[in-house]
Amino acid sequence: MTIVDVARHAQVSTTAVSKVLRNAYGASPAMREKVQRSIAELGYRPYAAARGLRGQTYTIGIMLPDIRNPFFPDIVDGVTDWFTDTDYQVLLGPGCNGEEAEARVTEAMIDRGMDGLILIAPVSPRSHLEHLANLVPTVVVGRHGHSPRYDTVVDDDLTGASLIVDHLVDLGHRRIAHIEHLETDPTRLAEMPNTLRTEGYRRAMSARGLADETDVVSTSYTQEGGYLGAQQLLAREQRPTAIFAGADFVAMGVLEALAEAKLSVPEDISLTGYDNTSFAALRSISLTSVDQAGHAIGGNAARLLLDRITDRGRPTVQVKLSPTLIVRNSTAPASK
Amino acid sequence: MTIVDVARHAQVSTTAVSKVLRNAYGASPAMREKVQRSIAELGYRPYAAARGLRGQTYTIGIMLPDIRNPFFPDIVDGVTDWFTDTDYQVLLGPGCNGEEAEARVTEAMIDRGMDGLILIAPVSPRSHLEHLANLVPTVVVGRHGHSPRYDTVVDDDLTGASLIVDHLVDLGHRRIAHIEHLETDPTRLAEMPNTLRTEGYRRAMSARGLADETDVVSTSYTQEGGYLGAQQLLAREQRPTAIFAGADFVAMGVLEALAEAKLSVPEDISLTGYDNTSFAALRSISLTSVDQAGHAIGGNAARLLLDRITDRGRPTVQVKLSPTLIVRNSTAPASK
DNA sequence: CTGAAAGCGCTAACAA
DNA sequence: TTGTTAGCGCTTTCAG
Repeated sequence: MTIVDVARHAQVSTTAVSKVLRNAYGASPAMREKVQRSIAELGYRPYAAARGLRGQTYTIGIMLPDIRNPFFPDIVDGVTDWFTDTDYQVLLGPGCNGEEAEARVTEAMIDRGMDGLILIAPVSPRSHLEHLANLVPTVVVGRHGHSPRYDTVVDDDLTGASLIVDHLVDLGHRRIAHIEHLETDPTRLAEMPNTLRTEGYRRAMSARGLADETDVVSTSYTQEGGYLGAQQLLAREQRPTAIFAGADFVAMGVLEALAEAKLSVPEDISLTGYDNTSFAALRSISLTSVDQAGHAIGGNAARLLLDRITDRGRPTVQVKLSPTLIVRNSTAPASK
Repeated sequence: MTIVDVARHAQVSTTAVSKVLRNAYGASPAMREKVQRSIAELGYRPYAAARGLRGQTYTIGIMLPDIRNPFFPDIVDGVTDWFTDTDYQVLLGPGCNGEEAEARVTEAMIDRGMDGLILIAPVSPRSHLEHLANLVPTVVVGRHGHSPRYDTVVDDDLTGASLIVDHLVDLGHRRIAHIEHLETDPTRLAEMPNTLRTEGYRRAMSARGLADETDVVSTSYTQEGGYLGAQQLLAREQRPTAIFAGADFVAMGVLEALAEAKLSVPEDISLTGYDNTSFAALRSISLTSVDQAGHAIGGNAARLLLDRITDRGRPTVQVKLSPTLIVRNSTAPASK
């Protein structure tokens, strides 16, 4: 079942069929109609691999670092929803943790002639991202910092962190500690969301006159990291009255450490996460967190990508979305 | 940068390059060496879309119904691990809930010339699955029932359910209720894991002489379903002393309903889930659950698929893996 | 507005 | 063992 069959059945040339397929200029309504009917009748579907050889594959690749992170599906949904009712199909690259795996997946996507790439929170150096963007339209999600080569969509992590600090300060907390993801790579120091959350925390503490109370523990954005970070904090002479974990996952680990220490949340200590994942919403956990509007992030990324596919030359755009605070039961007024 | 460039650079024919690329028969070690060097030197990468036009695309598609379900990533990892160090690249189709979305995604994968498909817990009728399997090598994961067209990998849900029932009975429970996913479609009634869990529950209850205590509530495998199911069970004259939720998600909903009713787990009531997701492992939840060995499921699916790509004619195989019980703190001896 | 014909990059028959 | 050649299904000039 090829374009030739359709052409024969509709008594037109293959060129005509191709034009109808692509909604291209130069086909009369009558011909369109006729071809459409044949396509439907024969149940013809264009072979994307063959299309790719000359034009587009109508395929968009999303690279995401970790399927397990419950925050990413929201972004993916935002992307796919945007592409529904277009001819594009979205495919995901599986678990890419680390630069090497990222390179493997992105190369594979380019080899498969994908028309555009959406990279979610990539860890590769900026030069590699720009290299990719030179080969194929690319949108980078979750990396701050502008590039003349690719568009970006980020959530305002500085503001997000301050939402949490302000909330806790308003509740009367002063000793508010933060558990961050240790970052050493200089590019990533400047561009990754985690570092901006820490920076936002510092600024917000200062803004509320609590610069002296600033207390950052560097571990990692994992449950383990939260557990270890909390242990360090609990060993302080003056224990913090509130902990701002850099991600909901991290807060899970903190909960474990607190449980071990027979401390209860929020009575003994207030706790917040970040990302508003489904974990946070669980009634038995009920974690105050920051919602990043993942669906909107995905939608914007899709829109920018489609724009760029249409016009590769236009200047790059940076979209920054605003987070919102979701208050739940893990935060309460500071005791005394 | 095409195969022609490589051929010129290595001073050989394109055929030779192609053979080296595919490790095909008929290229001397010397030539292999020479071509490999040119490929490396030029940084050449074959264009998968073009390969697809004649032979394979070296792409495997995984369709999974819901990225959010924390059980699926294990399977995906199992698949990708198996394909690491092969020339194949795995790509995922995003959220396919419902027959229509499944069809869209599978069609898209076929249009893109994928060499094989792994369908995880598909809901499409068997005829559609067989139709797909006729077009491209296919392995179906998580559907019981044999087909002469495709291989299957399932976990033994009958045994899994009995593990839970036996565990609870051994703890002294007799009034053990089960919350199941309501299924009406006849094919799915026979093939879906959820129905087999219910059947396993019934059989195990009977085997332990508790046929009269059998108590099944039909809702759905969602948090909401668990919540509603638990409410029904709590309204019983004789409240069950243990609840076997058909999935960890469902158990989450049950936990909510129990919390509302001021009942504590496991003191007032024992609770189990199924799937051993990361939720279950959370210390503050600590849910007894059944582990399905997702990684092994994925690995087996990958192996079968590769076998079938190699030999499309061989008879189909059904792999059934055995689940294990993970006992945590949500189950305890029945009071009195 | 329509169609004929020349490839896109690669593989697979077939010849040498 | 090697190379020549004819396509795979589609898009895209370029004539008509």
